[in-house]
Amino acid sequence: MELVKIYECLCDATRLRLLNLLGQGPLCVCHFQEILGEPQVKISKHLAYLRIRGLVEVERQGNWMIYGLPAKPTRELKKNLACLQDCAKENAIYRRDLARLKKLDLACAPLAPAGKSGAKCC
Amino acid sequence: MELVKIYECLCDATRLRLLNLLGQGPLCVCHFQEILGEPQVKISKHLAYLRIRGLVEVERQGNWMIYGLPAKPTRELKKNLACLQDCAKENAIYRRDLARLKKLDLACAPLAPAGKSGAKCC
DNA sequence: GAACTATATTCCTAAGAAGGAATACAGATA
DNA sequence: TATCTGTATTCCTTCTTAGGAATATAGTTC
Repeated sequence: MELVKIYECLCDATRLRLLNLLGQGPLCVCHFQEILGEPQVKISKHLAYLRIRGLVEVERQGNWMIYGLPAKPTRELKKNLACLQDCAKENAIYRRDLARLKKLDLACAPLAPAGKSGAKCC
Repeated sequence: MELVKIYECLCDATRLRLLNLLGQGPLCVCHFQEILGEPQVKISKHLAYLRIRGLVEVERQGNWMIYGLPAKPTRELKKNLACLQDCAKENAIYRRDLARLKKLDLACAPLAPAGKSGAKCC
């Protein structure tokens, strides 16, 4: 994975928020919508952008698409994601996103391992 | 300095090469031209892009414009530049640039502290 | 002050990206 | 099969960017 390609993915505020959240584990699209407060198209398109470039991976689970960071990230990606998480700590927006994520985790059924189907997500 | 702005500066191959070289110390435009093998306009415009966004600082020295990394970078910038240098180590292009820089350093008069004027640069 | 050197800026064109509205699609449920 | 839910894609418009050619500018040297 080329370094420039990584930075191209990082140079949009929405994508940074998505990636920051993904640092905590896989999430479905409606979670992102809920936390960022952005329209579905926007979220979905940015996730597609990241997916095409290999910065996230997807897996379908019933109606939901679960996005996560790559299982085997390149060294460069790993380093840059770590750097991002680190920088995000000092920023109000990213911190607020993480706080919202925590709240959702309590309200929603855990999705990553379980999930099968049925339960409403958001 | 906003994180996104930093990444916007990093998402171009030429700018990455410039910043990687600047990790070694300040340089004038003709050095960049020589090392990257790119036309003057291109170099100059990318340096302007970086300057406007605060990723580099300039100082005139006679005919030459000496570009360097900010004397007081923000935390985020410092972290990301460190990450860049680190990643660049593993990449042939950036390594070749640094090698060329070393060669030039032998052939050129040192510019950073001395310099006054007179001597031809490149 | 004329010529020269190093660098910046302007003008233009082509390409890419972001955002929204509308629509398509896949799987689940009734 | 019809409908519903979650998500993706298409179409369109607007904005930003990169790159090159030509030109401008500031400082230097003769």
